[in-house]
Amino acid sequence: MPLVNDVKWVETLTFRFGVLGALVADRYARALAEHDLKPKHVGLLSVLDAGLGASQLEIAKLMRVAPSLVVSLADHLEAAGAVERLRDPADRRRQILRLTDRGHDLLARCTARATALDAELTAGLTPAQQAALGAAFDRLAAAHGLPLHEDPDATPR
Amino acid sequence: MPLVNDVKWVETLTFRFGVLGALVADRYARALAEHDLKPKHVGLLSVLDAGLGASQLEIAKLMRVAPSLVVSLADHLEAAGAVERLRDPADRRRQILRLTDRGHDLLARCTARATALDAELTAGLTPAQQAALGAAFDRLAAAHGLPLHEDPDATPR
DNA sequence: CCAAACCGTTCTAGCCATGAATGATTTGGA
DNA sequence: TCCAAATCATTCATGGCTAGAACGGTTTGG
Repeated sequence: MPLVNDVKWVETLTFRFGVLGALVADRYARALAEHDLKPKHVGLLSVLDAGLGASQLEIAKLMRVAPSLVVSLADHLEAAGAVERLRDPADRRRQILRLTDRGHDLLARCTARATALDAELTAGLTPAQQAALGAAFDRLAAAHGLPLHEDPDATPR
Repeated sequence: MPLVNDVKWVETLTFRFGVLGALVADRYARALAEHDLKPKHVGLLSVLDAGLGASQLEIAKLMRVAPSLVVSLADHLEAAGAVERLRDPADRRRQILRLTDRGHDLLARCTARATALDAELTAGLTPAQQAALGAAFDRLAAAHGLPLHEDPDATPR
């Protein structure tokens, strides 16, 4: 395959997602440390808030992590008083995770923090660019079957 | 602070960067496994290709990783014949890393692979949306002082 | 009624990345 | 000129995060 591709690696979306994603993740992780949480903890909280995940196994599938990881995440959140475990009376193998008031409050705080980071991150963008970015992300998430995304309106034509 | 923020966590850019970034990183990592490389290896290759990083310490700063990690990355790439280490004659403490022909070739292959992934990823987007996404990424990278980015033209006004 | 499947949990192991300690080399000031 | 401090690369020990195997309790279907 002697055909040469003159696109530089740096110009690739894949690369940019990598560096920017790392930047955003790092900032977010540091902001969350204030509440003694990791990003995945918030992920779990949001799944519960959305009313998804009747069992821990389903949550694991939604979050695309190992079931055993959900256990430790839930342990931590339970110890923090953010969630409570209830045996499913219909199937006593299952644990039903429920957000406590404190859990809702915690999620709200984390969301507010993330929103502040968003503003900081996109400070150099015009409102139009910000909107375009958000719309593109929505489409990408929908196109790749990610959970927890809002269905983007079929605006373009 | 009784003031309630009604933005949902899912609607946050921070969240979307997290999930999409993970998706992209995972795909890319799996594609790279074919060449027995990790994303950071390609990061190092691209730094060298750009002519940056006179010493391993500078490379570590550019890549924002620990100097000791650069050692192991370079070890692997050297074993693969992609880079060679040369003692800097002017300062014999320094190792100068240089891309071999095989290194250039490897980087080109990885870039081509990433470009293919880009196309796959953005298949659901209109060309205008793709362009907007790329432009937004450029601005973000520039605004946050990331290395290896093209300086976006000062088009807006 | 029992074997197979299922759920949550614990425990072990692997990978990636960091930070401290080391040896070689250079530098700047007395 | 000479020596202490700084610098660079390297090695080693450590920690965090995650997956996977193994296990007990529970349900299901033949």
